[in-house]
Amino acid sequence: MPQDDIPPSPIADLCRDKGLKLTDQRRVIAHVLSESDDHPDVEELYRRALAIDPRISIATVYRTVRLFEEKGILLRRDFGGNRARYEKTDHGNHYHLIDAKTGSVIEFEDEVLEVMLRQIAQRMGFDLVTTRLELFGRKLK
Amino acid sequence: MPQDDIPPSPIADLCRDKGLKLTDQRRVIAHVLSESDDHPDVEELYRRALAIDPRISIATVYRTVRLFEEKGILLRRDFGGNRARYEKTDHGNHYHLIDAKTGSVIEFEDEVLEVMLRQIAQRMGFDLVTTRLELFGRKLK
DNA sequence: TTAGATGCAAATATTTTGCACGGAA
DNA sequence: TTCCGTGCAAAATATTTGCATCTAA
Repeated sequence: MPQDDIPPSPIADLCRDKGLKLTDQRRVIAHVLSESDDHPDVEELYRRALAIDPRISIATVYRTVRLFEEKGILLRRDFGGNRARYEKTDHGNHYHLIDAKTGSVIEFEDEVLEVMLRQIAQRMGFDLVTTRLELFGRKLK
Repeated sequence: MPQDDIPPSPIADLCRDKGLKLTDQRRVIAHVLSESDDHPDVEELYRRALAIDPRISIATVYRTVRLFEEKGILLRRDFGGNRARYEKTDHGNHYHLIDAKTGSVIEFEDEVLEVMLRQIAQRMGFDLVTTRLELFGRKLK
């Protein structure tokens, strides 16, 4: 019983581009991810996916995020908690500033920084693929 | 039966400074950490500690790294594997370049970068406490 | 003496996997 | 039709915890 009220999503398009088989489950997960601008963990993704279509198991969510990460569709993040959290790659190149007190996450971009990081990698003989940058700070009064 | 051939170590000193009770186990773990310039996970720390003194359990290693992390003696790292890895805080401010193919980790420092990061945090109203930066790159031919 | 640390094993938490079945291409 | 994906439950991994005992201060 296919779920046909799942709208097309940018991430589902990416799946097609990469030659992945588009099952209903992947369509749902892709949709959920496309709608998410935060950093959900697998449990949370599972919850959001279930709300759309109950015919999905957590094993599939685990398999799918792993697949998507390999394909470069998702980035795995570690914000200090114990579980992995994910975000879209197409979300743009950005970094995180984390309030050391509250744990709240602020995203930011910085082109100058980006260029500098690329140069640093270059200088060490590497072509920069991905960056993971988290600044932990205390709020100024 | 205390183990008295464990030499004093910088990290053991830190423990004393922070008012932590210095048990034989902590002394051994502190020593192991002081000697380590890599990024061992708990399993590896346990192995190294066991080689020095067999009277230690993995539960204690878990408890100790958690305590040391809270006290700012250790930093927890995530290099993409499934387990947490640790390094000394007093190791100096540095960043990581990870070979996307082999997973090998290269450490580097960069004062200009450091200043820039501090400014970025400042600009967003934060006083920079800690930075976590990992560059994933592909080796240039 | 006493609050806190440890070992052990059991409990949790997180993630992966074997297998039979189902569905996309 | 033919792989490949999925659900389920069991297994594997990783980490935490209850409790009796021990020990640094």
